[in-house]
Amino acid sequence: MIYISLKVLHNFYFVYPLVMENQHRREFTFLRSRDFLRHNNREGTDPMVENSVEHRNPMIKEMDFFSRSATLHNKHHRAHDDHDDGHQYLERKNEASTTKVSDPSVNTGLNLLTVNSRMLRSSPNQEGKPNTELITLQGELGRLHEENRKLRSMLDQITKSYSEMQGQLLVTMQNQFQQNLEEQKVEPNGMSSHIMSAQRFMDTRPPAALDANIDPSNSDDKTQELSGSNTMEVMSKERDRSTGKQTGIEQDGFDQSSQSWGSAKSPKLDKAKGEEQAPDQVPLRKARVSVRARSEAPLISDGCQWRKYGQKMAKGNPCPRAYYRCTMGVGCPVRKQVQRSAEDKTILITTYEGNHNHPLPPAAVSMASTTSAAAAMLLSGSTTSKETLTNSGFSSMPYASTMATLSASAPFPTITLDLTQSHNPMQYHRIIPPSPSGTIFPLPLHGCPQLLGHPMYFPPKLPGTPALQIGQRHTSIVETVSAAIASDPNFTAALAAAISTIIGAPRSTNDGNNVGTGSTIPSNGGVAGLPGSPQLPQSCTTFSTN
DNA sequence: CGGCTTTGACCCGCGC
DNA sequence: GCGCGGGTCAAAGCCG
Repeated sequence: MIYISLKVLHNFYFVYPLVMENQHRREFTFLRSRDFLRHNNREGTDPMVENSVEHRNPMIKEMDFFSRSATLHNKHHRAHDDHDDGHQYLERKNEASTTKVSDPSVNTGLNLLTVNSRMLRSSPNQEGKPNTELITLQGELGRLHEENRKLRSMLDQITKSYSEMQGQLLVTMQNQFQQNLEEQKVEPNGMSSHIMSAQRFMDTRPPAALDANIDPSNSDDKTQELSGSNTMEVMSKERDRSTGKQTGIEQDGFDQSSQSWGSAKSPKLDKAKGEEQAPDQVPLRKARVSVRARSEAPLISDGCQWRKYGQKMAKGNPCPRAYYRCTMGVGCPVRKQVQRSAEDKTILITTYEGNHNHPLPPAAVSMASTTSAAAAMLLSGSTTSKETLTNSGFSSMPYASTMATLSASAPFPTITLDLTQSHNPMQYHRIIPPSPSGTIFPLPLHGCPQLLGHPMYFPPKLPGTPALQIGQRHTSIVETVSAAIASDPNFTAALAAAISTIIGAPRSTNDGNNVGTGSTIPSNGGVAGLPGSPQLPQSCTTFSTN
């Protein structure tokens, strides 16, 4: 039972994705409704809605979370689930399953009804006989109702807990940045530009307002977001407010709907929302996180589901550049470009843009932590690369020079994480100096509980040191660590095995194959699990190359 | 038949 | 204004 497992493993990052993945799949199904729309168009419906993910029925967004999460355990039930109330579905599902396992004498609901009706019909002819069977069934029914009630209560509790934690995280992020800003103000020389830059980063709205950046109609999804995505989202928002030559129109576009993260190539949306732009709004540029990793496969497995929407031959590179869009959430603005290096075709360059507006599976949490930390590096300083590297603390790391570089000349500020260096991840365990405050910011990295046992993971020492006191440089360290972990396929396999042990779900042979192999993302996106069981992460790492 | 990729067309920003 | 390049769209086709 997935929800019981969730209860046991109640973890801010780890638990919810197990639920959310079903939601993703549900929404993924809707994402693929283009053909359906096209089919309808042939019958006279509005062609304007055709072929546009952004034009999906907004009602889809507001569908009950439970409807989305509780269904799709079985693909064949999908058509019916679309019209089901989630609670009812869950109730029926629980009722059926519980009935089966709890009382062998009651096989199915159908039998139950049959017996029941027969008994009702025969009861007048059986006066005086104790209707023990009916009483038993009624008792069983009552027990099932009670169990359903408990399950619902558990779900409500989990949801509530998640919402609270999410709010706390947002507050923490906000406070952390303010703290960092104050620290920068104290530092005397040459920091004025950073201060000014950071001040522009600051979003003076309360966390709730930040949170409300998500499409209001998508409130359900919003409240279920992983902090991993939020972390980066906040950072990127702050970053987006800081620099760049594009207009704040895009910022508006991003904030209000997350349908578009404000690419310069979203002119329609930009124009539409340009009228709402505040005149004094600061132009922005988009932060990008580029990952270089050696891989023979066309894609690296990052735990998300992607859909290819374009391919172009880029100038100066014989290898085509592929464009992917995240399809795990409705209107997720995250996109990525995949291209092989012109110099070394074994190097796969994956560039991520935007921030997920949906919960992430465990396999993708690491990516979120990595990219968010990288974005934090951009956030931590001005647009000049050297300053950023220095101030983020990255330069203090032995491998920093080869691990991360910044490009201010690119159209978008881009940070490149070079994982092609054959460094031993374990080295980081030795070389990372204790942070000054003895604290590492609790990025979503520890969303995977098993990370706690991994030698590469440094558990945050929060007591006495609120997260808000943690500077960006700590974040960059975590980023490096997470990237190192991500590049460790052995850890990937071990992590997946540990998760499967804890959850106790049956593993198919495919699962084992998926782990660490980084199967090509499309179709299953590397996060597919067994129908009806919690979907195990293919990998809890980001860059398990194929 | 649904899901996904392919690929030419299109749009936009930018430099000249 | 024009051309180039990056990015996206969307019809067509492929695949299981």
